[in-house]
Amino acid sequence: MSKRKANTRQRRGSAQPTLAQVAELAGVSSITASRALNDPERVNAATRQRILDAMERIGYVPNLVAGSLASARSRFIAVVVPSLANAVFIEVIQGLQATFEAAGYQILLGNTDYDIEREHQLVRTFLGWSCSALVTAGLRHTPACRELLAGCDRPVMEVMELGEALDLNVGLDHEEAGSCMARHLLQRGYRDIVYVGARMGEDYRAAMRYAGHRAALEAAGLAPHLLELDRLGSLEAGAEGLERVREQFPDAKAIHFANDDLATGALLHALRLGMRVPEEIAIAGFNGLPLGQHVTPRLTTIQSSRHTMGRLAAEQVLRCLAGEEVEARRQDVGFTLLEGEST
Amino acid sequence: MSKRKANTRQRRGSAQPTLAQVAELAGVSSITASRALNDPERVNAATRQRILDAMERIGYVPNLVAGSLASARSRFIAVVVPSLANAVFIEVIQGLQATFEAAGYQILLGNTDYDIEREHQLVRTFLGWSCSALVTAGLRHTPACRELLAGCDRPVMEVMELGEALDLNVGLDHEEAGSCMARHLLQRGYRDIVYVGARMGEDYRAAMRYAGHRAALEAAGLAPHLLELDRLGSLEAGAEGLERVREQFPDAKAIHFANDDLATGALLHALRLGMRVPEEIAIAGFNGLPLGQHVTPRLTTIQSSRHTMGRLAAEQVLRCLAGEEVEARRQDVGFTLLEGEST
DNA sequence: CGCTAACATGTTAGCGCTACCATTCTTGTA
DNA sequence: TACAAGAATGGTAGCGCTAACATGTTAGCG
Repeated sequence: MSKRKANTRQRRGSAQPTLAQVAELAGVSSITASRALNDPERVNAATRQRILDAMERIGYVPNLVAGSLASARSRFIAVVVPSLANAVFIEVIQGLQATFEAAGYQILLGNTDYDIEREHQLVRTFLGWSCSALVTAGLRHTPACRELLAGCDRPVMEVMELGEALDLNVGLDHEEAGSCMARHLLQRGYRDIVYVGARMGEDYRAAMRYAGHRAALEAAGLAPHLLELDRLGSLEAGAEGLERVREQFPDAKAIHFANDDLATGALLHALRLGMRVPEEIAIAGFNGLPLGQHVTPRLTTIQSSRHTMGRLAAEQVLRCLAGEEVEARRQDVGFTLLEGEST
Repeated sequence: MSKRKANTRQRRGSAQPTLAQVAELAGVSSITASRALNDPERVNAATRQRILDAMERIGYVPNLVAGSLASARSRFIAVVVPSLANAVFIEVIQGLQATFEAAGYQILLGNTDYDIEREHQLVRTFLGWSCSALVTAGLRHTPACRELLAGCDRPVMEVMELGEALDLNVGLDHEEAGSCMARHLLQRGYRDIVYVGARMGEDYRAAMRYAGHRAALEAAGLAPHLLELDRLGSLEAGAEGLERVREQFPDAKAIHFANDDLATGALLHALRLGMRVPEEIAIAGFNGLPLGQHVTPRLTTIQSSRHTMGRLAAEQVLRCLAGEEVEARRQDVGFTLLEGEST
């Protein structure tokens, strides 16, 4: 009895077929079966086919968890963004995903809800999954998170804005973009200009654009005006922004919105109210979302190429992972002023 | 020398601190350190604190890959959607993510690009990651994929539409929704109605709505008209749809678009052309995106609660994972007709 | 004071795979 | 013919963690 008992220890594990079973069926060792999947060149073609047939036959699904543990690397790329509600991040994610998936990497998506503590938490989790690289939206992290990111021996890519990056960096200069739009408004002859942002403490890139806007106005000898909404950018919030500008800044002739959602919301609201744009009020945005180009008048905005940003970022990371030397660790994707009829 | 050599076999693994190191520092065994993280109640409070301090001190990051292998379960939920370009899926993902992340699960996101072979591939990969559950958009899979999904001993949730599901199912009846909108148009007195879809072979839910639309028209003794665009839904495509309807169906008085992107694109294009909506042409959509409610006239559409769909789906899955008995394996989230001024 | 139950902690043995090194078998070359 | 170089395959030992079982330790009870 006791002898039996000693052997009775329950087996764990799923009932899934394993590589060892495949190997046995194919009459090879498990390492050869492993190679047939991961390094096919190193296995004789006939043997390989026998192994693949065996896999097919017993319905083998590779246990990637075991593989990652053994090889100390996964084919995960961690992607951390502050929000999924914002089309901008979605487009960056699309660019990343298309490129990474094509290279056989899987995206691990994390959403911080604009909370850098949450970001730190997510980074820890993702590192725990032995992700091959990390992509974060933005350069602002908690000190502990910076330390984690700097200390992990994997490529770290920071996208969206340019600056003092930890490793790789693809983005655009938001201050410059804000300044560009402000100069455009000045050039069009507007003097009473209000900048409208939404939760700029969280969306600090909007605050960076405001800084550029402000600098441009001050350079022209004008006082900047700021209105901040206590809600995230949306069409609805844009409508509210327009209303509040009319109350608080009755002389305003132009509104520079922090993004296209706000700007388009305001534009549609103005049309709904029967206001003439840009005669009564000029409206400008940022992002270059398709929506703004389909309304009449078309929205004046700044086009940022988010899909390209994602693609470039992914390509850089892949280059690093392939061991290639990456010369330009910082890439500026730039932006374009789209002059619509709304200004 | 040879003795040395025997021991020289290179160690693999990262230089990351391990649980064993934490345990040694805290003066406990590694299983106790493991419990301090995964089952804190079972460890004495003072001991636990000592362990947590040790982790903090040496910067321990749990290796989740190893943990998953040992326990044969990960805290991943696989989510497979056909597209990230469509706001609808994004909103479902948001609902899923908020709920799953709050419960400590991580989303593994896959994008099939409307290719069910790709879906099969992704499902295999995700199963290989020992995901705790799978969520797929839709009920259509390759036979092999169905088999995989049916055979894995994990909760499988199919969202978006209702029907013959493998396991759990949360969605709405698209045929009924299409029929509802068609009846609305008939009730408003429109007789010459065209349904405009975009790539309905891929977006088969749009085809289901057309089936409902068609049935309603035929029930009223009217012939259905269909125009299919060879591109995915977008504002741009909607504008094209309007143009093509005017060419091919000059008598059309109402257009029932497969979704709000198309409908809003058409609506904005009509306004741009100076057409009066709904007097010259009535326009209806599907989804209830915010955009449609901010244009003038407001878009008549069908509101589907995508965030709720995601949340409900996640809650059901979590209930299953917690071992609770789930009574309603199929949940209908329904829809609401939003009567705007565009019809 | 002995006994039980509940708590706290430890020992052991893998989870399924791949890195490392070793071995066998070809093939080409001097 | 001997030998080097390469191709194909295998044996072994973990990767870092946790399930299962085992043991020690304390409190409560009659």
